[in-house]
Amino acid sequence: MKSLTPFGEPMKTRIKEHRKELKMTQEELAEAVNVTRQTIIALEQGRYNPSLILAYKVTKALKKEYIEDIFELENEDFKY
Amino acid sequence: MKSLTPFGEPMKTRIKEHRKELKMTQEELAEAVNVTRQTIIALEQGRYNPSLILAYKVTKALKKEYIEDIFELENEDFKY
DNA sequence: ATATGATGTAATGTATTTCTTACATTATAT
DNA sequence: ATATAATGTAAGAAATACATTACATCATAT
Repeated sequence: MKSLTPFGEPMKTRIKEHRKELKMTQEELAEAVNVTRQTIIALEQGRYNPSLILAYKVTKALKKEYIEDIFELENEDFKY
Repeated sequence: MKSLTPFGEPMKTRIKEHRKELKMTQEELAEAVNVTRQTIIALEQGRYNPSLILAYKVTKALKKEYIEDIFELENEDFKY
């Protein structure tokens, strides 16, 4: 189970780590962000390239300043 | 013509301004980012909520550090 | 005034995100 | 050991991002 996005690479995120630091459940995060739990699961697993606003809302729900704090966009392994 | 996104508000961006500072045409930006010119036009007009990776690529093509430098995500008028 | 390059509009199609529902597995506590 | 909460998987539908093509308008230069 590689959980690849349609562009061939998984989307790396730090959602799960930061969510746990805040002792939040997937369901709580989903509510905070106004999406379904399925969406949170898929994001944590890097299964897709979320919309900008969703990425932003997740970032804020996790108390971070920049989207780049949560979503890993630069990577030695690949270039978008 | 309000150019609203499906969620009811236009997505404000500073693409056009920064593109012009760099003396880039829409077509050049489109090529740099690997999308069609239509996509750039729609983005400049705030007609949709781009994917995170597209937002990132546009940001980098415009030589900015953070996505938030190009896409206005906090606004007094509305909250996502 | 006209040619040319840059920007805009519109219609239709395809790809991918996100939702919905339902069930399965894992962790935690009692 | 069993109940309960949390996480995961899967299939299908819905919404919307993005592509494609073709034509229209605007700006600038000659």
